[in-house]
Amino acid sequence: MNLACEACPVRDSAACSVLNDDERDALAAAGRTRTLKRGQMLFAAGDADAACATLVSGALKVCSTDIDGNEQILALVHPSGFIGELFAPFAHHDVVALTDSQLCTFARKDLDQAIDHYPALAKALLRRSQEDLHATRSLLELTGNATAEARLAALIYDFAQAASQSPCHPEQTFELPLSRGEIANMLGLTIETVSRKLGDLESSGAIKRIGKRGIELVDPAHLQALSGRFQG
Amino acid sequence: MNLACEACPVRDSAACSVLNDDERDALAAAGRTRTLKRGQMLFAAGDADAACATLVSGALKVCSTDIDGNEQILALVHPSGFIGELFAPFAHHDVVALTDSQLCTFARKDLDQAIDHYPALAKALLRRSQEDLHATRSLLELTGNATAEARLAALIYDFAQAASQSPCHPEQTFELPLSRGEIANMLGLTIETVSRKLGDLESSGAIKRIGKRGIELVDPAHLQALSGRFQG
DNA sequence: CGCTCCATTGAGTTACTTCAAAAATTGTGG
DNA sequence: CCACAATTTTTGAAGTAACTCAATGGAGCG
Repeated sequence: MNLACEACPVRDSAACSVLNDDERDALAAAGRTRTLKRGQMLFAAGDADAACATLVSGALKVCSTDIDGNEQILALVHPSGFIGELFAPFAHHDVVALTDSQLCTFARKDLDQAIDHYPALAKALLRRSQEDLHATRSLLELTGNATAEARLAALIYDFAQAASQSPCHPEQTFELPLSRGEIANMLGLTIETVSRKLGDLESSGAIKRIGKRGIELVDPAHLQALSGRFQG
Repeated sequence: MNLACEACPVRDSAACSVLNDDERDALAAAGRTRTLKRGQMLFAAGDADAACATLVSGALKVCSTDIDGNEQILALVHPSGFIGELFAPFAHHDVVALTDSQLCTFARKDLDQAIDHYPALAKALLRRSQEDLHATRSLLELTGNATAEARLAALIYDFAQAASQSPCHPEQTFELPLSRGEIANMLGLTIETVSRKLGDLESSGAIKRIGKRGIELVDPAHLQALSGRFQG
């Protein structure tokens, strides 16, 4: 068995987990591991034949840049997440590492062949794609009508859940993966508003700020209520 | 060959177009056609085992309803589009007909089997899913930062392109598929703002309103410039 | 220490919303 | 076919949440 795969932290959760050992070895032979430093770009919008990749560790952001140079974050990618537009001739968005990250990358044509050879892989990628679609629609719901405070509350709650190992139970204390500016352009707000509303959330007793990026959930139920969501 | 398929207007563009005649017949045997009147619901958020469907004619909206009963449109579905969350136990969103529509529906388990039997189908659905993902991210970009006028300009331009047969060339005259209220809650605005900004677009000479829902593109280039988009 | 980067705080402005009413369009029954 | 009610759209005036501009306050680093 491929050594890298054997030790891979996402071997049981990434798309390739649906393959058997032989199939996985064959796919691994076509791929290569890559590391990105924080802030480094995997590919940029407009790149032809942008690689596809499974994120092994770290975190990525998918973002666009408008005419005035303002960045907007469209999605976050967590370990075992998949990146890659298999059918578009050019990448639509930038993909940048939020923290130092490890990836398992594939040339598009190799992945395309793998999909044809291993039907289970196509199904696994379809599943991931639909999950990504749902995540994007959730963000769209959030930025559509909610107040600044509700957006922030929902984002913090989501991060708390992502930081937790057990699903559906938020981590009490964790580090925000994004700077104020990144939070702002993910939620369609300004840095100043994010800072002010974080202060409000703290005053209201929902959270406690610990340093610049640390968050402690003092009153998770209150935070969830402020987010205007039923659950998760 | 299946008679319904033979006459199907989207037989060359829908996901099932990747199947050969025999395969398509087998799939058609598991499916059934269904018509929806304008305003009728295909399924609601929370429904278990919601059906999957290919839209044959008409138009659908995918929308959510928040705690206060406000609807938000997350996506539009055009003919040959596919609807259905194959892997989620419950539907996440409502799906409603915008106009009288014809669909080709499948029980989820039947479609699931078809995916396993016909790998090409899985790949076709993956492609559609990634296109849906891109469309949703485009809407997210639009509602994230743009002004009311830019959102409206972009939406009108998109509708003009959707109404046109030739891709990349907008139709000069067409009917809006949405009411003012639907436009508003797709763009995260109010009815009043939509109405006012439509008036502004008309005053500026970009468009001309014809009745309630008719639009004539007087100056497409100006409209596109107002939308703040490069193209598309 | 001084520099840079990021976050916070303050004051004034604005784009959009809210509330309210008029106008246009559509549907319905006589 | 016309009158009348219902629905949708437009228009107006006032209010507000978030933005912009500007200054201050740490934190990290050479």
